[in-house]
Amino acid sequence: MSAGRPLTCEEVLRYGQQIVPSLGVATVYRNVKMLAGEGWLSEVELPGGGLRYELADLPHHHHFLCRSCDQAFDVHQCPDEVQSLAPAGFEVDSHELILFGRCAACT
Amino acid sequence: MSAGRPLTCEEVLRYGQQIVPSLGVATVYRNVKMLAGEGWLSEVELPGGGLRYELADLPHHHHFLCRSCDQAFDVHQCPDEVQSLAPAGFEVDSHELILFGRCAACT
DNA sequence: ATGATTACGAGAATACACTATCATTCATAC
DNA sequence: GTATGAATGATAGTGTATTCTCGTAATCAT
Repeated sequence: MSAGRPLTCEEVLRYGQQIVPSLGVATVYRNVKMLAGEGWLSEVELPGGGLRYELADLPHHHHFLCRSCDQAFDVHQCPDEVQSLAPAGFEVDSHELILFGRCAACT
Repeated sequence: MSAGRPLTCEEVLRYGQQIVPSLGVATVYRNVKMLAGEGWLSEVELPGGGLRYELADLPHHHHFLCRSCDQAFDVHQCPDEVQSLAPAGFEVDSHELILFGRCAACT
């Protein structure tokens, strides 16, 4: 919640170990998976490896992926006509827009 | 080229084996990687596993990923204002828009 | 406190995409 | 046709993200 952006399990682990240094990977994977299963977190699949997780109750938004630090950030806007872009006969049920570049810290 | 959509190495293998049944994975990975390295193919990273490859000289476009058959298709349109969506201080150098749903064949 | 139950964490085990190895096959030049 | 070098493909190996195992530790009810 305090991160305000999607986190990988590895990031959760690092954050968590600042509070509970003995925290292990198994606990992170176990609980993140459980929280996702119970609907508290949702999975975000971005290019470049593992799943990321974010709070499930966020309003519709998209993501920015920094090519330098590999952190994901939220983008709170969405081009609206998206659903209409699919070829005829294709049924769109959701979409993801990913911006690539360098985040403010890495610029 | 004849597929007209991004293919995973596994898909390339299956296509190829219809022509040369003895074709092996190593040859596919080797050549796809070489073609990408030489600029003939470009890598497409979509959620859900391995890299996909498409012809490098295609005009700007995006992708549709069928949740049922896991095949990727091209979407030949792009919402234009994309660059402007990033938070202040973030530098966007490219973007990817992915539509999820069911393709015409799976509907 | 005591026992029962649940959660934890270290490290082994797994899954999977990809790569390396190397004997064999193919292609080309002569 | 033969020699020579490159490409192929079966299979073993690697790397890495995730999950399992199981002994230990924390939690809870009584």
